[in-house]
Amino acid sequence: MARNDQIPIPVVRRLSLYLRELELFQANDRHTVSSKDLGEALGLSDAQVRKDLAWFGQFGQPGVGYRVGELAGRMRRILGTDKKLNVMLVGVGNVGRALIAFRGFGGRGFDVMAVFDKDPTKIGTTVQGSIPLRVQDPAEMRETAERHSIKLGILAVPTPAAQTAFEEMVAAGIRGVLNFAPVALQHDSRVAVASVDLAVHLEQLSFQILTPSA
Amino acid sequence: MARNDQIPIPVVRRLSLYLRELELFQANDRHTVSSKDLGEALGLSDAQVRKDLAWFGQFGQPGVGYRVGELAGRMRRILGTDKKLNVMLVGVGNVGRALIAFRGFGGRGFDVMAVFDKDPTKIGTTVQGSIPLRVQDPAEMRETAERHSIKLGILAVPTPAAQTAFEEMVAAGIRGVLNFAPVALQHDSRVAVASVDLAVHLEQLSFQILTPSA
DNA sequence: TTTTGTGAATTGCTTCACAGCA
DNA sequence: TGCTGTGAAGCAATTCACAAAA
Repeated sequence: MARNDQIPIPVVRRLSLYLRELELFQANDRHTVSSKDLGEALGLSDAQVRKDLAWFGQFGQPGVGYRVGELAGRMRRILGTDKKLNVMLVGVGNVGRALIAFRGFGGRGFDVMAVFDKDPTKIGTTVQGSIPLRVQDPAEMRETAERHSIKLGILAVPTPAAQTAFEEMVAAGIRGVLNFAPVALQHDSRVAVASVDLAVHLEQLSFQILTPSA
Repeated sequence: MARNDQIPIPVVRRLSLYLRELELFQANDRHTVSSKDLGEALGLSDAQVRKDLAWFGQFGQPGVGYRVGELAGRMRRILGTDKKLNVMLVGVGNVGRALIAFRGFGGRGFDVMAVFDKDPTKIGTTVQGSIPLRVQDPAEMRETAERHSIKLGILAVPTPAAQTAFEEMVAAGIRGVLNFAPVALQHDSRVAVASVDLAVHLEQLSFQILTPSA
């Protein structure tokens, strides 16, 4: 399968999941894994797993499977997480503080290196993540982003402030934003946006349990 | 379009987003909205919006558009959020506490009515949400779920405890689980599962900004 | 004129099925 | 034998394009 075609979005979504499973296999000292193993762990068919991986080259051995360590390394390189990636956080409310305290992504290549909030009573205070961070004025955003080569940001401000804060981030050079505000951010294709909306997820579940087969 | 066919998952995902936008239009005193308006707000084509809505009946007026209030009401009924839905939260760590403090979904029809944690030092303490809630022993889960007719749960325990806690929830009668642990929960089709994994989302963004066109 | 609702065309994704390698 | 990689087939979702309604 051609590496130069556009990679389908569903494939990219599953890529991260494959990596997560591979790290689990690795932790359990498994050295090889078949498309069937990976598929079962994630509720996918073996054919799907092979087709997905085929987008990025051929790294399986017929009769054996995939070498866990090698495949994980390749996936990290594809996703860009083989090197540490610095991240900024905008908005130090409940959600923001929980995200900093939650160390779940440090081990996966992401480091929160700067936090911003426009509330003057918060600026200058310290929040505890993997390292203590001073809450900065959004006016410093551009300079800080450049100094730490930050290209990714997490947006966790109240809904009415989201679009404006988002635009500040883009102006500061941020290229990808993970948005926690329940609003569709207006943006062009120079920025990637992913959104997490609690209510939306719960609504999906509500619909699914309401509907006979799903 | 037939109402009895299985509704595609992508359609269901967008349904929630339509509702969110409709509520915004409603707050701005707009009474009608066209498929073009809705599409622009969400980055979708007008044809897509119409096709999606067609799954649930015909409620637009040619030359005019859709009546905002009526459509929002219909969508809530479809999603099951026209009535308040009770939700339980399992795991009162950083993530769990942030989710309770975050009032973002109370206004959308969901109420956290019970919280559980297996840590004995937490059981019996009170956490502050829209109402104060006593942290309960997971042993009480089934009985509490029945008393409050809770069918939806949020899982926010540490990764190694996730699968077990999940199974407790299912045994207690929970039919839909929103999972915050970075692990694929093994489950059959009697339960609906949705997952939010910070690292996965950040990896998506990293990939997108690494790839020329996306 | 504006905008819906919808068949038809198209594009995209997944599953099938099997040749070929270890 | 066990498992990959991949064309071909099948299925699903999106876009097109236009008749009909307000």
